[in-house]
Amino acid sequence: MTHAADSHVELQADLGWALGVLLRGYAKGAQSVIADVPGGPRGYQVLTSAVDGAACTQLALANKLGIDRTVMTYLLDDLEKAGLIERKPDPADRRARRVLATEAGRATLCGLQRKLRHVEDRVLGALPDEDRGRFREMLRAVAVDLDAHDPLSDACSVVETFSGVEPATRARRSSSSGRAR
Amino acid sequence: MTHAADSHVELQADLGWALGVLLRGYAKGAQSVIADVPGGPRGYQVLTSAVDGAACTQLALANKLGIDRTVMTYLLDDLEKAGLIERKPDPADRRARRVLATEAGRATLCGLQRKLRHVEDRVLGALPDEDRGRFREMLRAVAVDLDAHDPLSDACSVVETFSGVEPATRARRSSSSGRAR
DNA sequence: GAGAGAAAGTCTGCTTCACAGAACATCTGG
DNA sequence: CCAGATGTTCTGTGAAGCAGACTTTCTCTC
Repeated sequence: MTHAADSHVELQADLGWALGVLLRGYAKGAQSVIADVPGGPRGYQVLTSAVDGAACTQLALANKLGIDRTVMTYLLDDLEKAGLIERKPDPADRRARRVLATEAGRATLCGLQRKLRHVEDRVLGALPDEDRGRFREMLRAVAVDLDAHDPLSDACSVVETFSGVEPATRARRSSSSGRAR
Repeated sequence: MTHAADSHVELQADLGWALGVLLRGYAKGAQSVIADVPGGPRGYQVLTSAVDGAACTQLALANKLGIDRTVMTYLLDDLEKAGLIERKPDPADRRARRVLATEAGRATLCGLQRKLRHVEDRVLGALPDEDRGRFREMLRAVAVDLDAHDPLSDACSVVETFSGVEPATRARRSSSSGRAR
């Protein structure tokens, strides 16, 4: 048991690795579906939120999806150009624009969701049917919980374990690796 | 029930969204742990694989982890500089270098894994204890399955659903969005 | 065994993209 | 009406990944 069989084992026990593989697999499958949605996966999420109608202003949308506001600008540019959403001036606040889905956007999203459902099932193919539902449910619960706690507070509470934080210094091309921020 | 409560619902039903949130949450928590590992999350995975010893050559490592070989080069540079791994010439093939973990690398990885285990539990905090184990197990199963099918074949079998593939064109800054590849 | 082609690793240049910061318009409070 | 805050957009910069060229070595065939 401690010879050839335990290769791969360490990595597979890692939650981060599993999540990464899963997300990559899903992205790979979804690629063909959302290929012509402007902005790719992000565009799809923005469109979903727009149809949902929960977060209306660009900034709220950006915060909700974890996208930089400057990025959100040209994301919406592309989606608007494609006729999937439109920006209407907010009557209550003339600085803000309300992001609304067009009829075409709603229809497009509907089709996308149907196709993505297929991809999801293919990705979860390793699980038997009854587990699949349970897995989805648990995943959703964890994500919703994390999303609720996301804004802040998490970054602080984790630091207790470790002292030096320094956001993953990455040196490249003959710069000595000591760089602080 | 069809008023304020169904905002967010569409997005939360999306597997991609949940996976993204989960991975981001995990990454956020793990950030402080692997902050001083050269190469960040990738460096950690490379180190894990090196300790594991399954994939020895750089190319095998790169393929296994889905990293470009040119990136792998300077990733290993940094890890080697930090004394966590070493590159030994492969006695059987003098083109290749075998990537081995040093004693320091093994010790470091051990400590990291222990700390990451804490982060994982915190991320899965929304689940009761008995579900947590089941969730981990299912996630692992799905990931292992995907990883086995990963190399190719998946990209082809998905296309049947859709025709135009075109890898997510992204235009920016006043370039009219019609760009092929 | 010599030459052709493939493969491992490294380096260079290009493209893309995200984020910081400034700029502009508008709101809110005094 | 002025000062500061907030939503959106634009510009510049820096980082990162990938394609391709190049070197060294292997392998196959003649």
